[in-house]
Amino acid sequence: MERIAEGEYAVMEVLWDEAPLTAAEVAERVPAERGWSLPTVKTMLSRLLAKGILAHEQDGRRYLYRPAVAREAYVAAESGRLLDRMFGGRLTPLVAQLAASDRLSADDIAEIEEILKGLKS
Amino acid sequence: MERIAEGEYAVMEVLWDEAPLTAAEVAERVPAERGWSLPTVKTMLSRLLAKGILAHEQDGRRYLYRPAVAREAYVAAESGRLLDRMFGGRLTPLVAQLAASDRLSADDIAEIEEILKGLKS
DNA sequence: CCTTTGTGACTACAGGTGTAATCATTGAGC
DNA sequence: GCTCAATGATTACACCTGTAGTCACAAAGG
Repeated sequence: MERIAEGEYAVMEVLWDEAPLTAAEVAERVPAERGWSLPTVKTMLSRLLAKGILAHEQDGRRYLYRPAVAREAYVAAESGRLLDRMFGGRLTPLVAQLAASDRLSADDIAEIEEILKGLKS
Repeated sequence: MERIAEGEYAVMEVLWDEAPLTAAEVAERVPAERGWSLPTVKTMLSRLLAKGILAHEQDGRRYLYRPAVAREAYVAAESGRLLDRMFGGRLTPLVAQLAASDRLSADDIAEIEEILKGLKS
């Protein structure tokens, strides 16, 4: 699966949230902090189309865009890449790392234990 | 902290493993699969210096390079970035995601449970 | 002393990315 | 029917990255 660049990801977030949308609708929904013009959003859409991350269907003289890759699939691939690169593909050191950096609340710990319990059965 | 590009990361791995080293020594130790020439490695070193990820000290007419950023610090920052971007900063969904994609062995699960147990006390 | 060679500095260049302007077309309103 | 506005397509451009080549210099060996 092709990588999604940082900016492109913002566009995908919109479409994973709601689809199909026209280019203008996507532009409206992109977080305002980005400060993107409509042309910029259209460039993103074209590149995502070219990468096969998006699909489009004709709607009159416009396109409606929709994700061609599920969010879960992409996120899984991307997480796997990080894991491979930094932790030799193992989740344990990642958890250890994040645990050590205080990113885990008591609730998180309980929740993760629940997930793991579910896996064992 | 500045990002480290994919290729640059390979150089950092070498220096996190053993430092200080000369440019030539780094080049020798970079994984052969990369097929990098010495000039390529030198470019990486310069860029990492410019980014402040590496430091160098004069040694005769050469430099000795050493990390200016600890591996743990970088890995923590990078993991945090992925977490923020894809999981709203929460580890739980990441674990759930990886669990669902069969990346967890029984041993992994046991180990993570150990880590979590340690955190609670 | 002169030549070779190791070394850092500088330059190169294509492809990806962030950010957009411009152009051509066409449906819609007057 | 004609003009305008919306829309996709094309082009632009600077910066980062992967991958090197070239240059100048200085230490070392003969």
